[in-house]
Amino acid sequence: MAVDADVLLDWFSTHGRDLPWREPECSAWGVLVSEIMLQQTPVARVQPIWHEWMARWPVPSALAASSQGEVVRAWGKLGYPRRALRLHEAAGVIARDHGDVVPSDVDTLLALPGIGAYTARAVAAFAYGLRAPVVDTNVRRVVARAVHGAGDAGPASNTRDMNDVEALLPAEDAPAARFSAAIMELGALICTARSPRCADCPIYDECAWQLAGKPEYAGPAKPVQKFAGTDRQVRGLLLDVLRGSEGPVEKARLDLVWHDGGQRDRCLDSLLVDGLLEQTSGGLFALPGEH
DNA sequence: CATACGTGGCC
DNA sequence: TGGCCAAGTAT
Repeated sequence: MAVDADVLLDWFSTHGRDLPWREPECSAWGVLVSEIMLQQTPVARVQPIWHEWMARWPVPSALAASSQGEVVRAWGKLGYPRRALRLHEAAGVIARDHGDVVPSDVDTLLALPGIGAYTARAVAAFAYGLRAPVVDTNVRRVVARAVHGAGDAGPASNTRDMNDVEALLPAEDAPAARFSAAIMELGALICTARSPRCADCPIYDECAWQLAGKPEYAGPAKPVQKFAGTDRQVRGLLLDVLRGSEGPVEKARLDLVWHDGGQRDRCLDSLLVDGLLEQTSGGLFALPGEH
């Protein structure tokens, strides 16, 4: 067996981080909020915002009662602000249709906006202690190395990846849920993308990659995400003006953030389409609901 | 299946 | 300096 569950669980007990959303008293809502915030955003940047949200919006109905604009503003610079809008919408559904209780059933979770294959199972496992294959980028990398002996994970394949993890999971709910947290943590702390710390790895002796002599990753190169000069950058600049402003602003104010007028207007339009901005009757621009 | 979608830190 | 990377989802 390429990943000994008992060994991994022991390692997690002594080396796992004490993250606030892992505290036993953390609510399922707290777990859900953390999972959404952690999508593509590092733990260090999520922590302070997560604490603010838990204090301000301790239950889904509290978040749902706030305006979209307040939520986008409180999202700050975590990035991908559509996540904030989707979480706000999900909170409304949970409050209205699920008695203000975050669902534990994977299919019910999948039906909520912003919750996909990873997050649905992460909530089932981490908030409710259920057995579900939780596959994120960390887990995919650990499996690629420890199980398949490859230098890194190739392109994601949801079905195949979940089957791989399913095969490693302990049979019972509680150990399986803890295993899921542990294997993610191993990928985050030890089996990292760059410079893996194999000397500190609890499953080094059974790791297929190590046993194969740590061959270089041979798969297709991952597409590099450009940022400078892209619409993503311009959208970010535009939205940041509104986050830093008390109320609606004139278009002239937004025109200052980017030189290319065509791109600027295209991005402004896409933000309106996404519902991240709204135009007032007076032609000003505002965060949704803040006018 | 590929691509769009923020932001910032690290080597 | 600039590419790479960070608990993905929706289309």
